[in-house]
Amino acid sequence: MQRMTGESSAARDGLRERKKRATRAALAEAAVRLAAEHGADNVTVEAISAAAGVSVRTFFNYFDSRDDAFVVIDADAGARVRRALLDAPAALSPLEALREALAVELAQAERQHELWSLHAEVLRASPHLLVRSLGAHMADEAGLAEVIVRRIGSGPAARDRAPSPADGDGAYEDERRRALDLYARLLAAVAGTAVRVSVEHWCARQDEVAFADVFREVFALLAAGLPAPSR
Amino acid sequence: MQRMTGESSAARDGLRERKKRATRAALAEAAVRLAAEHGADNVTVEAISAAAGVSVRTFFNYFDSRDDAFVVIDADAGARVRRALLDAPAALSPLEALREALAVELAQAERQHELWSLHAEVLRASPHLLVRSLGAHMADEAGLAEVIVRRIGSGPAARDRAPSPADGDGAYEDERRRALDLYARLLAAVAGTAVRVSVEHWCARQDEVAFADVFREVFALLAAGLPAPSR
DNA sequence: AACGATTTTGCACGGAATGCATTTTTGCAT
DNA sequence: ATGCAAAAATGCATTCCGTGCAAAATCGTT
Repeated sequence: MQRMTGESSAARDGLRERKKRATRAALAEAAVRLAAEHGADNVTVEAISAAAGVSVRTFFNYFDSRDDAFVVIDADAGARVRRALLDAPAALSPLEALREALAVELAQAERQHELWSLHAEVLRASPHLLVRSLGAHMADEAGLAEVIVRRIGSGPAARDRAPSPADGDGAYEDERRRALDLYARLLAAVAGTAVRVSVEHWCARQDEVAFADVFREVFALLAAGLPAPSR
Repeated sequence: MQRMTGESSAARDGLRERKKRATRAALAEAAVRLAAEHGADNVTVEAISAAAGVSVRTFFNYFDSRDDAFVVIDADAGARVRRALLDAPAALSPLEALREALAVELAQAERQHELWSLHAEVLRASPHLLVRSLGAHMADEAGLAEVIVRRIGSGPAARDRAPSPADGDGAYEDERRRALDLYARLLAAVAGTAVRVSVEHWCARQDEVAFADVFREVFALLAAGLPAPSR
């Protein structure tokens, strides 16, 4: 029942999925371009839909709100980060693994320099969209946290403890899982915040410093426990 | 031209300011109560305004959007945190000072237990509002970051360096200020994230643990540099 | 009491967002 | 290739959000 073509990923998901992705991308790109030109507030859903060649109603089949079109550039970036996190070397700490995964993704985003800078420009022009952007990343937080739990949970120390189903003290086990859940949530959320702050700072002082440097500086501060800057 | 009454804060700002605060609080409270009862999506601005006894148009004089009424419980909590941060003992690190300031504010919020839990309930029921809530805190971020800069900038080491206006190397000075700006932004943003994650985790596992404990656990993780949980 | 400043309100209007029925497109099996 | 079922796109109607503007009400001051 499988098509026997050798095409790897282009035709894996049928024409249907591809067209959906294309339409979504077209809508997002049209939204960003129009916003960069006329200001985000002066761009109607009708204009975006027209530029993308679909009806207004179809726009709302792809995005829950008008602002989401400005925010979600790459719909499956989150999935790639989760994958990278799972595939990361076990030697890396969770924070390091997440840093590397995000660095790769951000570098790739920066490579499409035109859309990336247009997007940054739009977000800087209208801060309420930056809020939304953060919200979009937050949707990933739950999935990201779960992946973090899995990465740590299936770690190297699974053999340290007897796998007894009825453990001596189940309360300890519960407490450990609770702490792990909190840690994962926090790490996922802080990582998203780190990305946002990096972008904001880099936008504010553009040309003054490379984005990648800001990004690594931020993660260094986090790994050091946010110590007061030296004098 | 100053009223000479000794009343401290009740009548300092005339009846006008007081009524504004009262109206704002009434709108916010009505919004939360209605949302807790009927679900946030089924609460119209008209209903909120009617419950608060003002016109619909007046609602929009106080809030930029309908969702903001669910989100901004206490309008000047940010100002209090900033004040507390400036008044904190110099011995505390920025992270510690911020932790204490937030802890005080959150404890006070938790004291009005009814509204606090209603609010938590509403946020849990409709995640898109939680996004907004985060956004509301983000508005404080800029002001908070500035206060952090001021706190550190006017720190104990101002005498370590010659106050020469034409310093030997202005580039170092610029770099130091840039790093300080990044640090302050990051700290402000991470603190907001920490509060949010604490609330989320506490909502998810209610009755299982006290909020204050979660809050301090989160800040301990941050201060430790987000180390991988022990096994 | 009267005046200036601020706030509230009503009205009108454009746009956002959703539900529903209809039409078109796609995937698959025959 | 052809028909069929699932999925997507579309048009339409409707409700609600959010804003600008001008008139009315309220407050502080003299």
